[in-house]
This record gives sequence, structure tokens and C-alpha cells, in this order.
Amino acid sequence: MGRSPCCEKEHMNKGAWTKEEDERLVSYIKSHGEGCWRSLPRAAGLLRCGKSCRLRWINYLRPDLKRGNFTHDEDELIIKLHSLLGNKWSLIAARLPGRTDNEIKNYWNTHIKRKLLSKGIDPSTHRAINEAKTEDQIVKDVSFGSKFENTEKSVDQKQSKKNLNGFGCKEETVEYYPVVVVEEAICPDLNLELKISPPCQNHRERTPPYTASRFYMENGMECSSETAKCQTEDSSSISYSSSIDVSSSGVGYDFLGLKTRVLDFRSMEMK
DNA sequence: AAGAATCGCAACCGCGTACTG
DNA sequence: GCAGTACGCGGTTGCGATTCT
Repeated sequence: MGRSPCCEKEHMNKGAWTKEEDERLVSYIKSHGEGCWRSLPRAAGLLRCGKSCRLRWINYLRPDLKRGNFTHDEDELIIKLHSLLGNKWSLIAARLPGRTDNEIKNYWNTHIKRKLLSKGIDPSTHRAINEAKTEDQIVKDVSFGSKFENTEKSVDQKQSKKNLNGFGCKEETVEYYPVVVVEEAICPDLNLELKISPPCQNHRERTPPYTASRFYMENGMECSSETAKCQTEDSSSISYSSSIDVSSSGVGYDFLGLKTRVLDFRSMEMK
């Protein structure tokens, strides 16, 4: 299927944004909100394509962006999330309040990759570089620092926990995909083997498309099928927000050093 | 001081996918 | 079910800033 260009390329500005363009975009979005990116440039009086406006807003102009250097905790978190998710920058960014996927991607490529390589870790596989690789080898011997191995938690670590518990994400309805179970995960060294299972019996009663996604993890605790399987509560009453189940039970898993047992992955792809 | 090399990041491009009629 | 459209994502590029020689 042919695809038309996202916008008329002629008579469009390209390259770096000027201050005036920024002001126009910010002012338009403040008064009208984010809407149809295709029609926004014309409405806002900008000679840019909608894509360009969207990118500029998301990556640079959004008021909730956290500028400045990444903290050590953010580094650790990015590395661990990358080990689980790969180059799913948007998913990783969703766990780092105030950071954009583009920012994290750039940071990964310019800093973290190098850092891991200097430690003898392959940044793409998170395995030791000289480690013999086999198809079915389970990753379990790459640690991302001793910090999380201590039973005494540092202030930073506590802060990190806090950040992830809340996720810093807005409440929102999310898509529900078949359950993804991480089995045999042993934190602080994460087992990166992901197992994908079809929706469990209880959930089969829901008609697709499902309306949430779940990612079960454990920390050396039994993550039995009982745990991982769909809970028996009425599906209509389940909150599929980012705060799901984090504090509702005394049984919490310490994923990434965080007291949580469930993460919802908004668009875990089943490729 | 100046040119070359490298770095860092904003922005672009193309593709996949959801949505709509 | 299909085609067209719009959006979002990840990979890549371009270029100014910084460091090195």
C-alpha cells in the first residue's frame, strides 16, 4: 500500500527550531491542547509538518520534562529496563518520569553503552562479552552493580523505589495483551528470559481486544503459575492503571529493588 | 592558534500499526 | 475486508560544541 507523505514537504521549515516557532507551538498547545498533529501546524501558524511539531513538543517543549544529567539511579534503572525490554525506548521512558524516549535513547548510545562495554558487558545482550553464547542459555550472571545487592538500602535506592512505585505516570487506560510472565527472575541479578503465554482461562472470557497488559516478575520468590495466572477478581473491577496491585497486598515483589509485583506494559509487543 | 577528531543531542526518516469510512 | 490516513516508535543523520593534536 502506498503511503502519502505526512505533509507537503515544500514550503516547510526544516532543521533547528527558532525561538519564535517554539513560542507559537507552546502557546497553541497551551490554549488548545495536544490534538491532531497534522492540522496543528497550520492552525498554529507554523511552517512545519505535524510530525516535527509533535517531536519538538514531546522531546523538548513539554513542561513536565526533567532537564539535566541522569542520576545514578536513573542509569541503573535504564540498564535494567533495557535488559528486560531491549530497545523499547518508549516503554523505558514510561518508567522514568520527565525523561523522553529520545533522550534515553541518546543517553544509552552515548554513555551507557560505553559504560557497559568498559565493564566487559555487551550492551545489546547484557552478557559478558567473552561469554560463550548458546541459543538457550539463560542470562543470570550479569550484575549491574552491587548497589542493589545490599540488604541495607541507600537513600538513593529508596528514592529509586519511590519513583518506580509511582511510575510517575498518569493514570490511564491501557491495552490488555496476553500475559507475559518472567519466570525464575532472581533480583538483583535479573533473569532476562521472558516467557510469553496465551491468555489464561479466566481472561479468555474477555473478548479481545484485551484492555490491559501485565508483566509479572519476582525476586527469588516463588512465582508460581498461581501467582502469575490471572487473578480471580471480577475483570471489570480490576484497575489497569499503573498503580495496579502495588500496595494492595502484603506480598510484594522487589523488582528492580522496588516493592511491586506487577508492571503494566502498555504495549508489550508480541512479535 | 588552528585544524582535525570526537562527542552529544536535536531532528529527520521510514516503517508498523491502529483507526476510520 | 480493504484502502487510506494519522500517529508513534526506533534507527539514523546532521551539525554545533568540545576536546585533542
